[in-house]
Amino acid sequence: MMIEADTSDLAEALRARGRRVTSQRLVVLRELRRLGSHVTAEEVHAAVAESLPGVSAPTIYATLDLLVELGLVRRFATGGTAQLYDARQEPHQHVVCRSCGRVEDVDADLDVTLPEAAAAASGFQDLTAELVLQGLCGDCARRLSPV
Amino acid sequence: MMIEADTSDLAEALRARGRRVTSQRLVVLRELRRLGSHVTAEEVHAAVAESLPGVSAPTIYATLDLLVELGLVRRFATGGTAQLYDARQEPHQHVVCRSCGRVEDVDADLDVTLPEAAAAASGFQDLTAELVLQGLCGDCARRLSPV
DNA sequence: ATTGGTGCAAATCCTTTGCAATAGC
DNA sequence: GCTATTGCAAAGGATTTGCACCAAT
Repeated sequence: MMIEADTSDLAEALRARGRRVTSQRLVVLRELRRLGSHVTAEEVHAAVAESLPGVSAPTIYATLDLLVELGLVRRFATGGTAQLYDARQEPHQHVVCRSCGRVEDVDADLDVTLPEAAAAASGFQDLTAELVLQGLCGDCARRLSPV
Repeated sequence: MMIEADTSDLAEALRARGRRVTSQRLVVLRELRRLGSHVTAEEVHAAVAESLPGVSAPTIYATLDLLVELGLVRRFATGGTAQLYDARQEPHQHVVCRSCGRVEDVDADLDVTLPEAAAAASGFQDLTAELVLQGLCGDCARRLSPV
C-alpha cells in the first residue's frame, strides 16, 4: 500500500525482512518525519490519528520500537517521563531545559570513538550513542533571576 | 545528626543553603555511594530501608532530586522506564544492553566542548552532559546468535 | 489460508501530589 | 515555636500485556 513516496525506504526494509507493510507503519514514519525532532509517542499518536482514526496506542508503541530497530528513528530519554523519538538522520545531540523541560536540537561535532571503543572492549557490539545536555534555557534563566 | 563521616560534605552543603540535615538525606547519599553506579530509586529505597525502616518512596525521590540539584549525584535515563542514579564523581559514560537492559560504566575521555558551546549559543546555561551508549552485551550477542 | 498486526481494555510500573504528623532549627 | 521534611494514601502518566479480530502475504 502506497501512502507516500518518501516512506518507500520503510516499505523496502520491511519486505526485505519479511515483515508486513501496513498503513499504520508507513503513516507513523511519515508523521514522525513531518513532526521533526524530539516528539513523544503521544504526539505521534495524535498526528497519525488524523490519517488513521482509531489507531491505538499499543500500535504506535510497537511501530516506534520497530522503526528504532530498523535504524530509521532514534529514541532517547531526557529525564522527563516520556521517551522522545526523532526521525532526523543527521548526527546531532539534544539539550533539555531542567526547568521547563523544553528540548532543542544541538548541531555540533561529537567524537564518540573512545567511549565506543571502551564499551566494545567490555564486550558490547553494535553501538549507538546519544548525548543529552541538561541546562537552563534562556527564558527560564531570565524568569528565575530577573534583572 | 552524624550518620557516617563520609556524608559530612552533604551536611555542610545543606547547612550552607539553610536546608535541614536529616537522617534520611544522609542515609540516602551513604547508600547511593555504597551501591555504586547506576541504581534505581527503588534499589536506593530498599537499601535505605535497612537503616531506616518505614522510609517512604516520596522521600527517596525528593532526596534524590535534592542530591542531583546539589551536584552530588547524577541522574540519567537509559530507555528503560526507570531513571538511574549515580554517585560516582569521576567523569564517565554508560552503556546499556538493548536486549537485557544491563548497564555498565564506560571510562573514556569524551570532549563535549563543542556541543556545550552550541547549546550555550542557543541560550542554555549551566550545562551538564550525559552520554549513553546502546548496544548488545557479550552475553546477549552470544545468546542471540549461538555458535 | 496463515499468521503477523492491530485494537481494545486493563494492568503495571515509575513518579508525583495532597495533607496531616513529625522533627530540625 | 516555626516550618521544612516526612509518611501515608492515592492519583497520574507512560508503556506494556492478553486476547480476539482483521488484513497482508
